[in-house]
Amino acid sequence: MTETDVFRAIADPTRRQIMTMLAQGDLRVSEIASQFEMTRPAVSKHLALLESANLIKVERQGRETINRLNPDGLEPVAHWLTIFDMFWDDKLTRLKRAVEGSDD
Amino acid sequence: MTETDVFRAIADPTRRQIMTMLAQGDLRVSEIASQFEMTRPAVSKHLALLESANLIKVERQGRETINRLNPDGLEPVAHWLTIFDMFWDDKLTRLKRAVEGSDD
DNA sequence: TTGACAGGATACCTTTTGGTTTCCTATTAA
DNA sequence: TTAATAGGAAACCAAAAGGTATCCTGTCAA
Repeated sequence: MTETDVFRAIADPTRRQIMTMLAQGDLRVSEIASQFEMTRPAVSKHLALLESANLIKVERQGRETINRLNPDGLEPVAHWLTIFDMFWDDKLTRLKRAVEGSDD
Repeated sequence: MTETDVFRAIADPTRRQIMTMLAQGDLRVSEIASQFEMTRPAVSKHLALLESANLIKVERQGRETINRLNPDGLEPVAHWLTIFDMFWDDKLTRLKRAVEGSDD
């Protein structure tokens, strides 16, 4: 199970769309595939990648496979963004400091 | 500069690292390149991609090129994440609704 | 108990990505 | 005024990504 990078997983628009679909509720593989132009194996690959990135949970039930969103898997992204949240909040402070004293 | 470009831009670890470097302050191309194992042209390509994704601003000054972070370019990512913020907040509500009325 | 269905596995193809080397131009410093 | 420096541009390459067709297995329903 080569743990896939979360950032790579959400880079693909199809996978992001799958995630928003799953935000509405759990879906079987073929239910998801029917929403796209591409073939089912292609969608299956996207689902496998989302699972390995910990963004969905997959559960086999008889002959069907239920895909469930795991929004907690997005935490690394949210966390990374906070670096720049700080930057945003601190923008004026930084600017002021730069103007007032050039040699830090 | 579509939304996809931003997600694709931050998919690469080198580019994310460049962004965190630029969060500390503006840098010239060679200053950035010196921090990586790869060659300068490789870093230049990453910078070009970051610029086209609106994540940095590039300004030529004489023979040097200043790279400045543009954190606002991350807005599409922050915005997309809110879809799942809602999901998190709303988890119990959704569960209740699913239990109470199965046939929509 | 057999036929249809859901979906995983594999092999293969094309395009994109991330990297290299090499070369060129503009600018600055000696 | 010339040598060194910063960095863009182009050609090229290997690997990874996204897709296809095809096949196979387990499960359910008639």
